[in-house]
Amino acid sequence: MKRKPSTEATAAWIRLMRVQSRVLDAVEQELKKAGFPPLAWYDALLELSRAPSGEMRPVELEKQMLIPQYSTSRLIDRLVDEGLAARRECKIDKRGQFVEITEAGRELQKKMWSAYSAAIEKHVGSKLSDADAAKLCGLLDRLGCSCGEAQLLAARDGAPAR
Amino acid sequence: MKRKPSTEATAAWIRLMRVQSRVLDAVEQELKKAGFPPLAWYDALLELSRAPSGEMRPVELEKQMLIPQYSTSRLIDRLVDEGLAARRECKIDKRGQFVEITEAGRELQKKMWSAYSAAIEKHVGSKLSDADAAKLCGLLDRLGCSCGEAQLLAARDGAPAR
DNA sequence: TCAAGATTGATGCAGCTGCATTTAGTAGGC
DNA sequence: GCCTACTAAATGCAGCTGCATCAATCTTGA
Repeated sequence: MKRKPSTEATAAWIRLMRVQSRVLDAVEQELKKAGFPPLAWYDALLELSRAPSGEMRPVELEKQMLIPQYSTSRLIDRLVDEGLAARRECKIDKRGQFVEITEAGRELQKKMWSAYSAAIEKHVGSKLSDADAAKLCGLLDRLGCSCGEAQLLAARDGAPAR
Repeated sequence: MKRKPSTEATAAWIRLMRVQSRVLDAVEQELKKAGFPPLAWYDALLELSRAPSGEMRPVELEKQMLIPQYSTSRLIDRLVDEGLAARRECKIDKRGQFVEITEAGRELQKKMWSAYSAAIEKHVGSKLSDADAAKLCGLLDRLGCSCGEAQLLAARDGAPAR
């Protein structure tokens, strides 16, 4: 546990932190300038819109998005406040509930995706060949101990972040 | 501006977000468990300790760390509160000031670096050969439009994040 | 059947971030 | 000298995050 990282490993660490932060900032900024809410909202709407009947349990959402429970709870609050989702009672488990995406929520998700995908293209796609992007994925995966199987779903009609 | 990103680019984006977040969390968590303050403190202490006489202007620090002005201001507050740095009057420009690292600050920086470097080794170094780490750097640099020349300084006796 | 423990979701509090503004001082033009 | 524009740093406010905890409900097993 006392071994020091190589120069290369340290450099990779620094770049991973810096580049992610810059690219994320750039993308978030573009969405914001276009008048859209933060990416986390998009991720939630995407998950909901993909769910069988547009609804899921907060616990599910939490697992999909890899964010803590309280964070999910408050994110749902905000979506509900904005009319993008609605809480529904869960009859089989009265502790729980269902969250259902509304029409407005679906529309926003779609609109955001066109701005979001353009931003991804601008800040990632246009700077890397597909082959290099794939190489980057491979290297990153080695660090992340697998991102789950998200990759297959992901690029179909919207990409989750975080 | 309407071109959609390729599947590869989208996958790279997702991984960049996810892997960074996981690796950062893991490293921050280890520092926290060892009783250390957040990484941002480390970064600031490192910059200060490298400055000619252990002191620099907040504006400098801000540029080095790539964080906004108000963020620097408050970070310095916290360092000063903990006795890790001290504010010194700036005689040539009375609007300004110098921030000087204290002995305690230097010690903390060193102690943190041993925990921090171990964490980098654990979560990055041990998962990638040096050649692969270098490849990863190269690919990330293409996205980041250059991280500045930080790489050379970086790995000498401590690495900045963010 | 009922108490112990687990699970679902909400919430009070503290700390951090971003944004906008304020305060104080400097510099340049006239 | 003096007015305007600029720069250095701090700060009030709102929003978000993490942590710990709470209340309600469900599950289990004796």
